[in-house]
Amino acid sequence: MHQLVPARDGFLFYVRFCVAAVFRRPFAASEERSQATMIRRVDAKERARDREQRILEFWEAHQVFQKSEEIRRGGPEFVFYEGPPTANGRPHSGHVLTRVMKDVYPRYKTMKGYHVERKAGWDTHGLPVEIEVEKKFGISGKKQIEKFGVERFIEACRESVFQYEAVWREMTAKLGYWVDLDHPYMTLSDDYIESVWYLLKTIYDQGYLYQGHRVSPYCPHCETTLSSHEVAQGYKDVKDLSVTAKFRVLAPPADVPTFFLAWTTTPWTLPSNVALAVHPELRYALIHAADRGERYWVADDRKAQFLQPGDEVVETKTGAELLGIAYEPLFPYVQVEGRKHIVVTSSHVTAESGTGIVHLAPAFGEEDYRVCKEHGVVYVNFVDLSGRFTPEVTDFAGRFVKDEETNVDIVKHLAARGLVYEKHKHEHAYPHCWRCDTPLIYYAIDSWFVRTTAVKDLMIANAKAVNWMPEHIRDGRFGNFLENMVDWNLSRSRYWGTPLPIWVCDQCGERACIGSKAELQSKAGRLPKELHKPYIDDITWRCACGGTMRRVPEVIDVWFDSGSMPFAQLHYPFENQEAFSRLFPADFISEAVDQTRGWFYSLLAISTLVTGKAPYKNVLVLGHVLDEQGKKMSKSKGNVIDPLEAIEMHGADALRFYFLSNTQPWNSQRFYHKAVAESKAKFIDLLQNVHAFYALYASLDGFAPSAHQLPPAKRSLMDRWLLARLHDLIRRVDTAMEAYDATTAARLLQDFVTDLSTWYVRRGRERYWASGMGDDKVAAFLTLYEALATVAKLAAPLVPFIAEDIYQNVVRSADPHAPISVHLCDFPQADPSLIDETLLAEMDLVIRAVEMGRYLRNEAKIKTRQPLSVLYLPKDQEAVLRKFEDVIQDELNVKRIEYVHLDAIAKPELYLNLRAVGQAYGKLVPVLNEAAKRATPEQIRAFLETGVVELEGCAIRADEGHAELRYHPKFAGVIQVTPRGFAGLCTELTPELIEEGYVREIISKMQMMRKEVNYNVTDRVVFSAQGDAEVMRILQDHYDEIAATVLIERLELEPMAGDLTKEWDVNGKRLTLSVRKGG
RNA sequence: GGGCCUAUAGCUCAGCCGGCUAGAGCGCACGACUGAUAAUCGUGAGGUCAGAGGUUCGAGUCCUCUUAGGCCCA
Repeated sequence: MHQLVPARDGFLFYVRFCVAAVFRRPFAASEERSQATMIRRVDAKERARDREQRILEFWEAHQVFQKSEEIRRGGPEFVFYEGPPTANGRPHSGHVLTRVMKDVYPRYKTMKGYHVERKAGWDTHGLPVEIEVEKKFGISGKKQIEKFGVERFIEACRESVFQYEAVWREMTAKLGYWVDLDHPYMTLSDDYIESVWYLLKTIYDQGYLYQGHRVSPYCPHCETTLSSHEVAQGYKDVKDLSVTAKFRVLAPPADVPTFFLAWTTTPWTLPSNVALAVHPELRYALIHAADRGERYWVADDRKAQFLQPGDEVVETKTGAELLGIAYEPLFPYVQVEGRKHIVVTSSHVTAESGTGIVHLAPAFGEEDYRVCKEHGVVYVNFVDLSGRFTPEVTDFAGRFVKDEETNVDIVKHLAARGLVYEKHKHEHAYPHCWRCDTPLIYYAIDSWFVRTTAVKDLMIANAKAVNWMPEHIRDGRFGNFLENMVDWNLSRSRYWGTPLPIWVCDQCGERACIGSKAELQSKAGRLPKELHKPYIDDITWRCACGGTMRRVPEVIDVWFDSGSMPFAQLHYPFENQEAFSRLFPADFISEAVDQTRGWFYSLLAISTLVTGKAPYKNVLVLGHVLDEQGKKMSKSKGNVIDPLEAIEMHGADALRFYFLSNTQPWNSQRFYHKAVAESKAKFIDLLQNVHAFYALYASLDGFAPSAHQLPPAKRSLMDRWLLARLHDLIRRVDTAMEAYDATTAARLLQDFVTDLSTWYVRRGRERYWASGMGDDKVAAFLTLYEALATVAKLAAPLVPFIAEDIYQNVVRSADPHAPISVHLCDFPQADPSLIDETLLAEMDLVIRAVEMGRYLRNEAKIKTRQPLSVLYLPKDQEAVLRKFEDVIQDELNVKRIEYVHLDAIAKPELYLNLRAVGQAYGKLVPVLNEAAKRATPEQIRAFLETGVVELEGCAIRADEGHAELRYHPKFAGVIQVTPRGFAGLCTELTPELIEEGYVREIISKMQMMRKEVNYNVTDRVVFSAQGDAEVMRILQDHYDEIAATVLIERLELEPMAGDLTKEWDVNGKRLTLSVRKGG
């Protein structure tokens, strides 16, 4: 570009020129304007971010996003659901990947004629929000929240939720993610909550909403349950007292005292023991302990731990055979009637630690709770919400269960009665509250559940019908999860969430589930200020029994909020019934793989419960974005890349293209600046370079594509090849995008742009600077125009900014009637008649011949600027190669090409690999080597055809690496032979060739000087030259040719003061050149 | 502890239904080109296809086990 700028006007002028061009030329072209505008020259070095900002302003000014939706109204619907992010944290790199994928397919479908609505959404409720607020006000735990004031707390949550919305908006916009952020759905709105209530009531009416217990990690100090994520933060290695307790069998087979042994690291759960669990298929051994005179049941696999010398195994049984055996309780506290203190079976028991027999206390373990429930064993809970024993535990009432002393005393109590087999301090990782450091306990609290297990089969069937990408999610991660489904624990004992709409009578226990505001109004006679706590909890009414209906205190799991979005984003069924029938189910959703048990599940569960159908048809599951070392990005490691910073540095197109082309999106992938920069250089910059090239010459010539008609049949082979390549590309990209495979589409585009730039344009450059406007030049311009215009459209969904830039400058400047944005265009359609497969294959042959030729020049160390006389190519490829003779000749700078048989130009020789032959035949090597040199043509042909030849009675084998054929040229030059062909290059230099080499050398030096001083390509100049007599003679003898190429007006032989003077080494001879502009 | 995924050149990735001597880009070294030029072209070095078994005429590819990493869940 720099040579375009007159040196004296300098860079600032150039910048002003560009800026003016940007704002006046293509974008000023309003819809009414019918005159074609001039194409704008492109600054290939423009910062990507500046270019993209320009495009963003253009989209904004012309409402392109809105129009892209409007113009497709009435077309087939492509339904996209936005999984709502939370705006109370900054977006990270993973969100970039998600947003790119969510953008690409809707853009593509829009261009294919589909109508796509893209409603943004915000996930606003949940514990993370509450924790942020707790931090802000320096409070912690439910007691302090109550003291702080629930109303004040809720208000603070509401404010905190949109804290980072502006950053999200900025990231979304700069990334080019088209989504309607002005009309988003928000889970905190009353409309949204009301829809969620409707769904809950629908579920309730089917009898699928029930109350039960749930065992959760629980902090007895904060009096709250913790999520698994919180638990994972607080593991610490601690030493706890562990005990192997003896449970006496009530009806021993002999009168020897017999016990089940069970090991626990939480002695405080033993007072609540109600059963023992064994694995039904495991073998258990009954050990007779000789010295104690007692017998113990333990898993057969564990018996070595318990056998003392002299002991013996008297019996073995399977776990199933032990089922139902009753034992004497360790403590007398469990008074409730029912099945208790018996052996039950469960497949979760293992023989990998302890005794292979597990003590069960249903309130303090999830498995314990489940197994007891399955076997109909009684439920007891002797620990209160503050972690202290209840009065039933008479010996330890009021004592904190996690105190070491309490546990020691419990063990002592047992030991005193002979019920301890063994005890020791056991070191293990135990979870602690990340807030207050209190050891957590697993603790059963009242919870509400959705009976998802009731529709398990339907959910599985629905999930199977979905197109999961990658496919293995369907039967793998997601399929397994559904197979092991448990009821959905819906309630949370928290504040900031959708209130569970269940009211219970404080007298008779009557229940009501409310499914709308109208229903609440009719029951209670009034509505709260809003549907959140604490306001909603003020709404009560009189029960038929005379008691008061009060709402249960819980809010619901935020996953139910987001899973409700197909309904609640439309405030269905209270509004938009028509829209809902149009926008359900989704054709396409995409989120990261961690949403398998999150959003993918909650959407499916709610939709299946309410409609019986799957809520989505195609799900693209994304992998995680990792740092350069393949580690998870986290603030503490300091390896986080801020997406906005990355966009600032490389531009959104580069980021988008990196994520699209790097790997299939479900693989986890690394993300770092260098990788993005590379992606930018290999595709975005290359494409922009081609654009700049076209713009430069099209503007110089005032080329107007619409003014010319030239059917492909009348264009050069090179043009027809590019068009074949282009239409083949259209077909492949379309197929890939249709299959949600943007990765393949991106790679195909990249390969095409590489070919376009490094072969078609590079090979055809001089066609564009030919004088006049002959047919060949028109063909070159038209073909490049069509390629750029088509690539812009094909690439528009992937890299929307540069695609728009090219479209505006190349297409819109030429055709004022074209749609105002590339994103309003139809996706290109391949013309099969242009896809000439033969031509594509032939060009491969040509490129291979050229590559061999370049290799030979390299081998011979003769620079390309030195013309050579002859290139030999295979006779059997003559028909093809002859068609491209000018291309090959020009690329390799040879005077002519001869098509010959290999025999005619080369002599094959058998060349022994002495090392291999030595290993095989030892000291015969010298003899064999002589024989090889004397090998007859028959012997050589035998080796060539069969891979083996006999020399002096020894088999010389190609597959053993004994020998290879080497070809010696029969002419003065070099040769390369490959299985697919050969090339020979005559390196003999005649005086004429040498002289011509000098001419090219001189021209090259002069062009370099023109460029160095930034002359315009069309400026005429004056050169002065002095130096070696031979060079000077050649310069003068070929003056006309040189002057025409370098645009020399006059040659001075005396030294001259010019803009630049340089001393050159021209093939070893001295030449001093000065240059100045002509007049 | 369970489930799922991944493992191919120094790095990032292709490699179809099992079938030529396992490829590309980047990086590195060397050379070329020079009217797109902070661009471009070529050559070279660099591989125990994570490891071990198995199926097969033939395995990077299919099966089993092991190892390492990632994710989800306990």
